[in-house]
Amino acid sequence: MRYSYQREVIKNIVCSTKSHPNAEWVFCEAKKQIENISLGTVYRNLKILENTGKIKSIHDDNQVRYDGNIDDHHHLKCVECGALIDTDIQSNFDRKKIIDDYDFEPNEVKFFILGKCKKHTK
Amino acid sequence: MRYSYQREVIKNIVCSTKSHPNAEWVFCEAKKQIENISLGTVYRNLKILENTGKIKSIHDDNQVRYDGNIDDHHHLKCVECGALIDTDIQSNFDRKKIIDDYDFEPNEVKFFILGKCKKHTK
DNA sequence: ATATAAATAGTAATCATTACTACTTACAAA
DNA sequence: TTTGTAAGTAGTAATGATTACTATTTATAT
Repeated sequence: MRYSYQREVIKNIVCSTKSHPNAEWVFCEAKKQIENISLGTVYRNLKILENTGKIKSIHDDNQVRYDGNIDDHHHLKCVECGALIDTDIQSNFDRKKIIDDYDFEPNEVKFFILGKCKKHTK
Repeated sequence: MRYSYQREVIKNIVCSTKSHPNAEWVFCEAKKQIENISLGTVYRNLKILENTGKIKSIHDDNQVRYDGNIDDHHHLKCVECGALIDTDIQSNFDRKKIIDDYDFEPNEVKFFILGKCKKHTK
């Protein structure tokens, strides 16, 4: 893969925040560094970075958000403000039961907990 | 809420399948019973049925799918064919840990397991 | 029966994302 | 160090899912 300054900037933006931003936000941040960067470039490079394992994507309702934390982890989502919070909680399920009962080969778990973050608990 | 034949038909379609259909599929089925039903009517009523607890929605990638099974349950998703399969697996997490460590009030878990269904395991 | 507010059909608009195209640039080889 | 070229980009158009709008229809209370 050829070097691209735009891709470098985009990667650094995603990896420098814990806010799990969407493409639009990354685009706005990137414009601060590259005034005429294109939204299409942001979308394309986010996908490339995801496919090469540099970042992860999270499907949140009907938007895609990106995460610079590529370690296995799950999220808490605040239903009030939409914030996603990284956690180290484990998702353990009975692998054998799934194979036996459902004839299904499990591979990966997507898991998040909805609730209210500290800003919104009363 | 006023009675609507369209809403009744839409509800019966969603509650008569385990395929977790999207709005487009429900629309096609509904047209078999009401030739000139409008896609907007389908979207509006799916949302109403969800808000009144008659059906549930599942955000799958960038599409919304609906589920007539309103009992608490989780899904297996086949990465090959996109099939969603209902399960009775439990999602147990350490509620106290989440409150203590993250100052977060958990309310609901969304959880699904990606893998391959029996049609696609070799 | 009639009034009326809610629901509908049909169509236009929106929003996130992807596709297209002419121009630019990284970088390999001369 | 130039130069050829394929990969990458900016800018814009297109797509697909969903929502909004509006004139017409319909459920239902009086």
